[in-house]
Amino acid sequence: MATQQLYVYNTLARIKQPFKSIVPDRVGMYVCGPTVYGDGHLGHARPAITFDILFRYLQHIGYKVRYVRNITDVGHLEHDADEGEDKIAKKARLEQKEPMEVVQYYMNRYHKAMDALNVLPPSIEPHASGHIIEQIAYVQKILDAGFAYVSNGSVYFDVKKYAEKFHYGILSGRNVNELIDTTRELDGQSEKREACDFALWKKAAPEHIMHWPSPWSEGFPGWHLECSTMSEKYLGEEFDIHGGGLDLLFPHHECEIAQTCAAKGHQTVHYWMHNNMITIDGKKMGKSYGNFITLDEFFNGTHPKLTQPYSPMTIRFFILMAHYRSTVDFSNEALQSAEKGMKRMMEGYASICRMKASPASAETAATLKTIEELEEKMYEAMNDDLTTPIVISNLYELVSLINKVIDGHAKIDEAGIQKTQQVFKTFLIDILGMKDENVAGADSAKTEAFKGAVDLLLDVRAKAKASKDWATSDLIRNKLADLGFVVKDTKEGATWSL
RNA sequence: GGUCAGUUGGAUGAGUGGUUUAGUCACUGGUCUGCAAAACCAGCUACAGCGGUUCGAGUCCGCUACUGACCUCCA
Repeated sequence: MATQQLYVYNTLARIKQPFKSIVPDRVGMYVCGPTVYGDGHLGHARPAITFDILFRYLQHIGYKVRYVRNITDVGHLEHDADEGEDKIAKKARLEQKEPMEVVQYYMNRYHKAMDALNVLPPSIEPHASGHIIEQIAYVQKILDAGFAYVSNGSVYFDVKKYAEKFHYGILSGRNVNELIDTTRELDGQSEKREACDFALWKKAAPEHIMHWPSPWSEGFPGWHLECSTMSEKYLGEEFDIHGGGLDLLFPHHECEIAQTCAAKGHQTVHYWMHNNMITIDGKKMGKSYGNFITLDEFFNGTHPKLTQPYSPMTIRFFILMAHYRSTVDFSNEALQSAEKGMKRMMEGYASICRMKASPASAETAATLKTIEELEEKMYEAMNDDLTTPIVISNLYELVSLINKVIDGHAKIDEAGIQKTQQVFKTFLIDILGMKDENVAGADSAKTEAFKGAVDLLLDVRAKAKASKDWATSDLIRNKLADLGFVVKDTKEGATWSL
């Protein structure tokens, strides 16, 4: 049994609902992944981190989770370019590369960035291009059910007919009549019965590189089909959670629902979850606006808008400081604030070992109770639709408590220290997925020797200080500072960090 | 134009009717310290506007203003 009752905001119901999995103790979760035709930007980090938190938390409270996140490497049409041209193919032609070479290149870079952000890999990462056969079968099912028609080698979804039997707009709240009335000038419009019909299979233009044979034409699958197909293949006819960016709500997710209802006669997803956008200068950061900053540019500080580089953990912490359903505005000031705050947090965590246990007393019992109350509040925050800002807020309370103990303003016993360590690790490391970037991979014998050498220097400095030899003392500290070490004097001696 | 969301201090960002409206960053004063850094203590007169419901509204309802998202590829 799950140890906590999680509540999530279900876009379908527009309220928070208690989460109940279809199969006890198991969760099936599908999240729309990236289209790998360019470097990932800050906006891509949001859903990856948001659903990483959900993935981690579900596991923490006792679920076995199958997390599927797709790689879109085919199928997205571009309307500003030639008719029916595929995004991947277009990029490939520009760069004179094989389409799959482009896919591999950007996918590798995406994985590297996700790894840096400490985003856990999903259980399955299926490619759209690897499921063409399944997608063709899916189109056929919709055709057989009578909710699609063939036109000039392409297959379109018949929204008007679908709306007679099902509720088109159930997720996005759109009125189907208004959609039908809306006239838009899009490519391929003449082939459609209604402007709002969408492609299930698209006949490839002669210059189109990526295409596959099908009963209707040499072509490629439509925009929304891969998610319907692959979620069913790996998670079943019904599954628990479908996530993605809010900008995918319409038309992408609405069309997914339409496809599954048309093919299966019923919806397949129990909870739809959407993360909000990251903005820059008040506008959504996105490819179409050309105002995005890539993750690598953040890590290296190479974009003109950046006054300095920001580490992956700073980006992660910055994103977690806001609730996932709120927009979050990028600015150097906000990121610097996150960087400093994170540093304080990580130093607080590292300081746990510097607390000295006092004998158990009424005062230490009160301290322990405070820690347990903070833990309870953090579970409440997580259970309440993953309110990570509140979790962070409570972790700061814990940092403050640790510092008070070290400063002698509070007392803690051995049990309290153990509890602090456990609570901190559970929420900061396991659930929020933060890691100390400075000590990453620091376990070798060489590192031990290195640490010993620095400690030796500080011992020498301590002796100099004892004899009031400030010149030598400051020389050591300043030279170490030049090398990137921060030395802090405390009552129990000096500490250092890189 | 349609649909939906939002507007909280110097910045950011929680707050799902009820004693003091989280937390972080910045800033100010103090404690500690050889100095520095960190930490600790104390501050920093914020709920877009108007009206309504209520014993009580940041929170619920209505109107106004402004901003944004979606309606087209988008995380």
